[in-house]
Amino acid sequence: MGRWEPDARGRMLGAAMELFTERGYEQTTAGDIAERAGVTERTFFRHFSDKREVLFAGTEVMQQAVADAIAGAAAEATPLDAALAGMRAFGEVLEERREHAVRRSRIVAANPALQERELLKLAAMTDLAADGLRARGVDDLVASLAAQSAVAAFHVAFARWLADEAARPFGEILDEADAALRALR
Amino acid sequence: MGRWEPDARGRMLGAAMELFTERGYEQTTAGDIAERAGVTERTFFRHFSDKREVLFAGTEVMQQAVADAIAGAAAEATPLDAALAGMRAFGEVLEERREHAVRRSRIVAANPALQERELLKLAAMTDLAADGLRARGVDDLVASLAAQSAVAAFHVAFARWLADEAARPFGEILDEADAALRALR
DNA sequence: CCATCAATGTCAGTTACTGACATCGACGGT
DNA sequence: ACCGTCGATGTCAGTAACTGACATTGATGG
Repeated sequence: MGRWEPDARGRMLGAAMELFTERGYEQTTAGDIAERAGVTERTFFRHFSDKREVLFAGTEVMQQAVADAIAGAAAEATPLDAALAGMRAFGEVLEERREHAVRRSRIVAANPALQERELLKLAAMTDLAADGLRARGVDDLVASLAAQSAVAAFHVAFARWLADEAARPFGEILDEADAALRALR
Repeated sequence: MGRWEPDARGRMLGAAMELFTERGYEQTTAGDIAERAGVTERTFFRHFSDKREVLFAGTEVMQQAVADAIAGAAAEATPLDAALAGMRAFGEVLEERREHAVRRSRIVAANPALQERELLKLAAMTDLAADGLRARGVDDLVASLAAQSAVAAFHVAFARWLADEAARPFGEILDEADAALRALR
């Protein structure tokens, strides 16, 4: 047994969600989160590069899922098909944590600073997708545009999935966005 | 004549560009900018809501140009056509300030915090474009996707325009991105 | 000549972070 | 059983981004 209670990181993640929900993001200091988690503020910043990052932990899992899906897409898939396969994989990860995703997105929606960070993560996903397409031999310009288009469809579908009263599966909503995207002239 | 030298804002904008170029964004404090501009730090924060904003002044002009172009697009233009017309108008404003855009983007490229802000502004543009399309009677989902696609094309074209050795006009590069976008399957 | 107003200055305070150094328990080697 | 190292945490001081409250001053209209 360690000198301290185990899973400090997990406790901070939980404390942050609680406090952000209770008082809001801006009304919560990094010290507040650390205190509730039973650590010091310094430890908080050792685990998370900044205060916002506590809401964006675990993106690596998503990124891996996306990268794998793109790399593993059928050889005859078009660039857009492959990129969208990545977004579908992303959606599957989300589906497993729907409740968490909803609560989290409420917090993010209330804060421009958090929206910025979300956009940055989405941009990282776009770059990842474009890299994946280039690795499949797709031309540079086409890779960038297919990646951006796929992420655009994801973004729109994600917002609709969150707002959906009927709790329809993400894949279904993404399919609609996909169809509408391809129908654009 | 005022109590102070006129155009404090303009002096701060200039001082910021100079200092960011000389030492970099992070090595420049808000106080440094204020000092070079001959004002106090407090005045800096009265003109710019935060340190990053000094690099994003004047986006209202762009936004107006985009909104006007979308509203003024031919009635028979498709949603994507109209949204891209907005991006073309954006490009024209950029073209007038190419030198400034290049220097500015170098600073932004060197800083994740500034990239975040740029993404937020781009997202605001996307929302603006989507609003413009909806005002034309375009369906909600289609408006969102057309706006996102157009901004995606803009984004890719902008990066290529900045990197272009031959200094080709933005409109030409945007046309290529447009064509590649529509060719996606 | 005076009241008002807008832009700035002054100053104190909070909070997000960072660097340097100390502490302590686990663990492997001897 | 002892020791040296190591990883995770604590402690503390410091910087810089903001914010609120209040004072100052020159222009301006009456």
